[in-house]
Amino acid sequence: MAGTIHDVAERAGCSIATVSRYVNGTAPLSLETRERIEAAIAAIGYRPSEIGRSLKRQATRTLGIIVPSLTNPVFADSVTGFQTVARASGYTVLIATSEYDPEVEAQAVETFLGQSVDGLALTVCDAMASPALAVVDASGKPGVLLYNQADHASRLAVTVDNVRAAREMTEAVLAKGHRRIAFLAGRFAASDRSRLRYRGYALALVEAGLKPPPPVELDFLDDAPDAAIAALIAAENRPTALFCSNDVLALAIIGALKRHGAQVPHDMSVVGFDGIALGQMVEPTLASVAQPARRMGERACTDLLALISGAHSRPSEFLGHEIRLGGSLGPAPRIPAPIRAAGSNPGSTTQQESA
Amino acid sequence: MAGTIHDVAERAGCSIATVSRYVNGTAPLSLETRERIEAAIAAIGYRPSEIGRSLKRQATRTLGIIVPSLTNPVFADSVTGFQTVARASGYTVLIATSEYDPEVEAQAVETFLGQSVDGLALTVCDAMASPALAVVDASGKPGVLLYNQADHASRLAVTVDNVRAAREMTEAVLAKGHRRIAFLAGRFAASDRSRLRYRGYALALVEAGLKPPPPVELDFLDDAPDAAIAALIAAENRPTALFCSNDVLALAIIGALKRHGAQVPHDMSVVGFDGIALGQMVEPTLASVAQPARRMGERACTDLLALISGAHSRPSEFLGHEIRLGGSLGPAPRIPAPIRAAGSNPGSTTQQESA
DNA sequence: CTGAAAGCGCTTACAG
DNA sequence: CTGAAAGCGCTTACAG
Repeated sequence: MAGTIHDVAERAGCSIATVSRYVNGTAPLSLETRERIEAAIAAIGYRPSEIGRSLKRQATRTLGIIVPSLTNPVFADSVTGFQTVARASGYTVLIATSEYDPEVEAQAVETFLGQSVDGLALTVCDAMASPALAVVDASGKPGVLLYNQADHASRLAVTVDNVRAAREMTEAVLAKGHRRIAFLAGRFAASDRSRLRYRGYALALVEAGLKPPPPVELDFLDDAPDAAIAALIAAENRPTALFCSNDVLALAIIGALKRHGAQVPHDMSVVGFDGIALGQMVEPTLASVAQPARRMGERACTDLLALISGAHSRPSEFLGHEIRLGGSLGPAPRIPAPIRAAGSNPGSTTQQESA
Repeated sequence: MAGTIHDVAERAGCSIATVSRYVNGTAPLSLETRERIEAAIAAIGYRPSEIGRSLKRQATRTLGIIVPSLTNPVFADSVTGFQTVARASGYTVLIATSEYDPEVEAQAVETFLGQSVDGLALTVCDAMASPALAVVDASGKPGVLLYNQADHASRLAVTVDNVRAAREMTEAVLAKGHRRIAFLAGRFAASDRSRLRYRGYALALVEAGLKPPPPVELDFLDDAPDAAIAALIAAENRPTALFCSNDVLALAIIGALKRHGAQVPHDMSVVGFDGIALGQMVEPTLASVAQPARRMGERACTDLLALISGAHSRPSEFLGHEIRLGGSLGPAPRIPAPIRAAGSNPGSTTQQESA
């Protein structure tokens, strides 16, 4: 179908250069030629080939973005924001997910570079030791970090201050009277954000004269949350509050707690990080450190586009976060009440048959 | 950096044809040339340009996928599945979201066609009247539908049987003794799936000798769920069960119900459609019609790839769904208990300050 | 085993 | 206002 610029030129009785000028509005044309070209284009159903254009222009108007997963709304939202800005600027975006694997990240960068993207945005596992980032740097293509904090001064990074945010949230939890606060993380090793958040959490505890326990790592597979919760509840000096390194984890943990007969926040408080929309839909609402995910994606794209246009890379500033208190964070129980075993909780009807 | 095939050839002291053959392993080469080319490639950091390749080959090894939004996990998951298969087959994928706007859908198709994708997968608002689909067809490029049911016999569509699935779920609700069941939909007009599901719901009601009320449409903006819930609860003959056209809506509705002091499923049952993972994390777990989202994306890609390789388009069959009962669906209350006004619900601590 | 040459679809000086 | 020609980075007959 389609047809090329040659077909249009032939049909319109002019040169391909003239057709090109018509399509791009790059030079004044006589009314007559204009009309003939217009008719030819309509008849043929001509659509300029971006790949022909790209080859000549040495620019593809294409951007690549790599995130750990699309399943976590915090990344899906940022991708959406990124895409919105890209589209508005006439750019197409290539998306890849790494599933939290640094090798896959690097591979995705290779692929994107092969496709000659004009720039890349990436959320990597660990910005300080990222093969993907090394490939980007070696290529000389503009790149911005999203959610990761910069690995060096001249790197553009769109992120909140994870340490500070986690510290503030921990202070909010402490302010509710909690003294035994555990930190739970999924894939701790695979996320520099988790580690930074743990640091902020630990700082707040130390400042309050408490000794921060090591993070509880969850595998995020199968019934990991349930197993972890069972252990936590059984513990002698069980925590009264849980700081989860992200909201999806927090939601899973709350579900597990309820299944084990613990009431949130009465028996145990839970706070998360990210501020995903679903956290506001559930009851109790999820206390969380809200990041402006969508706006972060938009910002990453704006910054990347600026870089592509040759802007100088100013040192990046942290974006603002918001400590969002919610129903899942309650006052610390004076004396931890015994938690009735799972099943004996009258409020929860757990019918899980399937037809 | 990069450098082109010419740079490699020059450095290796051979022709670009030989370099090409080396890179593609497309002809036997003498050990010596092989080594020289290898060294040259390493020295230069050469990476073949897909755009040069594509132009010559008249194929880009690129696929486009268009979904309404990445924010709904059901779409994010299908995109992930699609991507997995594409990647494994050496294809790169372009993603666009339509935000449920048919014009945007068509625009996205135009863009992808301009990028010369080898095929497209799309979830459109309404397959029966889709400008996007018309553009795909006119282009002659292979295309498959995802979540939409086929608009005609020879269209490849990866979807469950929405009517049947919704009917079965409604029967399950009826089996719990419910007689007043309302159907809630977000963007009813913008989703043929919602309409098909409503049809299945209506069929089941009629079969049970009940008169199906018209669907309740929600705008999905601001506090639409809360307003709708307030109206539903206030209604004289208020429903005892709500069939929500998708899980995200169902979760939002459950949250709204709780805020209004209604207990799920004690006062009102809620069922959804999609079977998103989060529905299983919350308590009570969400009763839903589970679709294999990720596998559907994988299947769409497999089918599309087959089409691209010239396979004949066999008539598509429905994928299997699963009626997943869950805590949110309980027996119908004998006598609807009065629902206490919001705030008087002792169990829910709703502290929504923000720092 | 290797090379010269054509051509994929475009844009853009250079001329006129 | 318009055209002929070069060239963007590749692959692939055609020769040898």
